Amino acid sequence: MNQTLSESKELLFNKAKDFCEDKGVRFTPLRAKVYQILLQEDASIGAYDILDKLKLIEDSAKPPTVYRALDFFLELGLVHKVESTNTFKACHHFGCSHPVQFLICDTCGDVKEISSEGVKETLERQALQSNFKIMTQTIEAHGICNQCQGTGIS
Amino acid sequence: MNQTLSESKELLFNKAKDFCEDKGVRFTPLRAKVYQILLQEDASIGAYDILDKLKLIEDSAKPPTVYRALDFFLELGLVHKVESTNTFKACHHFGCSHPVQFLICDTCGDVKEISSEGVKETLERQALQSNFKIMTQTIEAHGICNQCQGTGIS
DNA sequence: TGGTATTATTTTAAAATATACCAACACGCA
DNA sequence: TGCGTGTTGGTATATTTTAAAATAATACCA
Ligand SMILES: [Zn+2]
Ligand SMILES: [Zn+2]
Ligand SMILES: [Zn+2]
Ligand SMILES: [Zn+2]
Repeated sequence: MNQTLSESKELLFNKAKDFCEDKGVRFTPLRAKVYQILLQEDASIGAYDILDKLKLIEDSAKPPTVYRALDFFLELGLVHKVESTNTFKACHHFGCSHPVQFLICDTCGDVKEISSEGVKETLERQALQSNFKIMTQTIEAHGICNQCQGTGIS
Repeated sequence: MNQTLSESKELLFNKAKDFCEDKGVRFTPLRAKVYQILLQEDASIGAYDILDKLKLIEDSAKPPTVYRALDFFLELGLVHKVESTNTFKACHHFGCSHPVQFLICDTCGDVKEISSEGVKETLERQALQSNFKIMTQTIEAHGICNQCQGTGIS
């Protein structure tokens, strides 16, 4: 079933399955398919791109099909939403609670998740000066990734 | 014309007008109306909420009317987009180039723009560790503002 | 095993957000 | 006055997201 996933991603797939089972929530076939589509991407992917891919193997798929699965994974922290592009990306180290920041390459589309406590705390400290209590952070940087620097790609 | 704006906002309105004239771009009546609607809000405001308000004084207003004006202001840096809520907020210190971070109160909706070089540089430093060159940042914190803390509002 | 509660899926529809396109008009300038 | 560019008007459509209701599947307990 996971022929299209590399070994490391297959590990992640199984980890996600176990994670859901441990939590007592259901990693259904439909959710598995959506999750697999997300795993296949290094870039983040839009809901309708997911839908297009899902339709190939699940004829009945409709927008709510995708959004429900996404909501399920977002809730659990297995998937993050990239707000600045309305896209979604599988988290590669769920389970542990961690801050989330994205580095989004506008040249190749690659999205790299980093998890810097320093960035998180710097923003928190700054917010405290306004006596603002942060519950969640959205931190996304657009720019040029390592791979794309120095290449002629525009 | 600016009866509905407080004195400080009227100052900002005039500053924006001057700013456009200095740049050689036109602060047209339509744009002025949209800008005024933005200024009236302490919260950020969605494009279609702007449209509703604009329609009251400009019968011909349509979605493109609003988005064109917004694009104009976004380009100039007079207005920022809040990505996590798909809303827009007038900048209170345009002209100087400055980093942008938002503190968004999920209780009262208030959006406060802060401009911390520290936050910006911390993220830049962190990105450099991945050899990623940041061009733009989206930094938005959701939580509870000073006013709403300690009140019974939920 | 059957009954029951819960959760997930299907289906249809619509709301909310954003853009494409072309024609008409207005302004700045030669 | 005529030209070019930028602005607006108007229509339509694309994209993203959510609502609601009916059905189906599953988990759980007796
Ligand atoms: Zn993550
Ligand atoms: Zn790249
Ligand atoms: Zn600003
Ligand atoms: Zn508040």
